[in-house]
Amino acid sequence: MAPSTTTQNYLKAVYQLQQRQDGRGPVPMGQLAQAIGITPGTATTMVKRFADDGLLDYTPRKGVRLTPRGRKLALAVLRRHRIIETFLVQVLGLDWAEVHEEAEVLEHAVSEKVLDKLDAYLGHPTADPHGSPIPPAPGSGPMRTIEMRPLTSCESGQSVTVGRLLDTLPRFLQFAERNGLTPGTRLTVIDNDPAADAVTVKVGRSAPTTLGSAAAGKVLVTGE
Amino acid sequence: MAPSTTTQNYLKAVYQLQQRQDGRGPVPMGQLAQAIGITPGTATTMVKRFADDGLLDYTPRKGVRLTPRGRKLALAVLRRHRIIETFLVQVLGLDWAEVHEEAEVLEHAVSEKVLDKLDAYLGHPTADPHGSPIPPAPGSGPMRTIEMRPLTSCESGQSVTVGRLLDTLPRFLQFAERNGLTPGTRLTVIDNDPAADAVTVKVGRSAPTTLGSAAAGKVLVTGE
DNA sequence: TCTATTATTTTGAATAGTCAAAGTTTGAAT
DNA sequence: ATTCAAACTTTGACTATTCAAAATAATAGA
Repeated sequence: MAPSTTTQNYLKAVYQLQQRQDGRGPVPMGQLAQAIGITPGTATTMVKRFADDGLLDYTPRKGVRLTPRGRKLALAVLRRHRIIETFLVQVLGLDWAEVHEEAEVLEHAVSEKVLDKLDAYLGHPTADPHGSPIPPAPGSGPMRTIEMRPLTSCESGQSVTVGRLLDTLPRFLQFAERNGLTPGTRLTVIDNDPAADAVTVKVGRSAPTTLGSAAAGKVLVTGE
Repeated sequence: MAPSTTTQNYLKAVYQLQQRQDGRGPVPMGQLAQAIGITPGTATTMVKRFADDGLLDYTPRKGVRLTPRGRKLALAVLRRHRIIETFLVQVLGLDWAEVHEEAEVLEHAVSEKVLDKLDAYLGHPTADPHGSPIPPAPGSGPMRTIEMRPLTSCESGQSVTVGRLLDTLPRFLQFAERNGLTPGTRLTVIDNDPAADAVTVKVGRSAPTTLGSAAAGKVLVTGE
């Protein structure tokens, strides 16, 4: 009855899509299918099974949302994923932009015992290298989240701190790294012109960088 | 075409059985089935597939042996397994007797990149915590093995050093640990009487321990 | 040599997860 | 309202891995 790797991936995807869509309404099949990289037909089939198992609530033609049990499982997977990412970067020194893929596999292979050791070894981190919060071990209180907003919401002239990168694609992360847009970095918004559909920022004393709004929307910041 | 987890487990098992039977003759289906924990019928079915893939040589009613390609793969799996075990014990401090099971899963989830980092982090170890040799990375020369013989081959009065434990069962390993029979430990054979089917040894200044010959046969030693 | 036991292979069926393609709904736009 | 495109569901099929049980071959002992 232990949830399979596949099950865990479905739940994780639903959780993350639910976050993005900000809770209101169920996650449509199409999005889920795309996120996991399977055909919509498969998504429908699988989702019905998970609904029977009490992990998802499924409304035909509408979509799915996690049940409490499903959410608990999804958070456990995310916790594994992020602790592993942190370990790979901080201890083994793997490429910041590429650990996601590694963790995607390892999150299904690491036992509770090993996870706890990793967590302790790292000093119980609360965020992974990309700034995503690490869900606490079950029974260790709620996930404490820091208030962040996308770079697109900043006004010209504001100084803020990069808190989190929402994309997992190495391409995007490598771009971010090259331009100093890593969590903890302070930056100043030179210009945010909705008409231009772009945001220009300056990190330290290097040349300014301009991000399209799609990219800027994936950079979450704190401060001011 | 990347070999599946299942394939890797079959090859690993064949390799280890081949070692035990000391090369001569193919590994019979029954043993393979038992080692992997599947029914003999399944073993036959699968083995024929692997033979088609050029990983095994299969002689009906006789058994299987690894092809060069199969052996290479088996050694790669063993390398992963043993580096992971070493890491779990030396870095994370997991229980010496229980890391085998963990590594059994992780060996299929760790990428080449991560493996190399682990190997470097550990200082390129040549043996795992149970004394089993770690196959070198492909192209790094042959596996250099240390000459060892079972405790059952020692004469009364000999002093030798524990080199390797052949069993992976936590029960056996915990027993070994409790009695100081871990790789590197020096011991003196108090008595080895084939008639008694047992070997009595003394580690340091603690009370002597007696092992049945089945257990003593799984303790490999060097020296004298 | 004959037979009884043991090892191995074959056969038929099951499960998890997947796709392609055909069939349905829904909802927006005319 | 009617229609069309997009989203969703159904159906039939396929792969990998497994088991149980029946069929077959090999072997050791009398």
